[in-house]
Amino acid sequence: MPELPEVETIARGLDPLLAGRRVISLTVLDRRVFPGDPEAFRRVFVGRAFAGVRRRAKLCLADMDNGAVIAFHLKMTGRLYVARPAAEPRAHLRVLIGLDDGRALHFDDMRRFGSCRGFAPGAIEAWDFFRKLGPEPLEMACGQFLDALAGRGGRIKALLLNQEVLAGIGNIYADEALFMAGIRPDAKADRIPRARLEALFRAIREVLCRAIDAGGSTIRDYRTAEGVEGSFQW
DNA sequence: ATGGCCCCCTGCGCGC
DNA sequence: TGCGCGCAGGGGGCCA
Repeated sequence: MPELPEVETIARGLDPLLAGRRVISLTVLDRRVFPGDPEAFRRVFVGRAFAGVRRRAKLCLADMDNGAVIAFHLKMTGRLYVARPAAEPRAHLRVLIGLDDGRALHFDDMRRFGSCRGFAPGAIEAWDFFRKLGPEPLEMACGQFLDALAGRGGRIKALLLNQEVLAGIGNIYADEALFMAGIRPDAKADRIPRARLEALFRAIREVLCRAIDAGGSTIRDYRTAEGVEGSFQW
């Protein structure tokens, strides 16, 4: 159930592993999780080096040195990790990206809810879903948050889950933040006192930041525990 | 703008 | 005990 903090953790973990690495192959084992034409994407992707990995909303985005982007949405059961050369693929491996150091980026998704999309340089801006994403909760001011909810008569939880209002919050963190702020999930946004909404804003930040911190430590523990230098999974 | 419904898919739990 | 059916579960798309 990766939401903002989990995807942030994944992106931070993958970034140092992928940055500078060159892609030597793209293997789509299941076309259903790769909307679009793999061959067309291969032409702008294979042979390029990763510039870095970042998060936007619940998307994990890998930027290439030519501006191409590959976007992963993990949904419920998706996993994204760098596998060692000899590692046995998991049962539900869907996309495999071969790297120039012999390792590979694996996108694994048991239920195929997740997806993986490739974009030619500049093309991601034309992706409707991407373009419509609202502001990042951790990068906005409280006033902006209040503005986003102003005049909204819908249920507060539905609005928090709406990625066009706020980007990256899912079921778990919406519930947690609302509970912390003492707001019922079905309360109409425009009937919630301003002070309560300010408390909600603080709760969202706290819940997300705490989860990101926890994720980071989990990864460090995992790495040391496994002793697998350079491998990563959340 | 809002809410309701459906779908994505598969492991698991329940009932017989 | 074994089998098969039905549903959970996050998130997004579509429709009214």
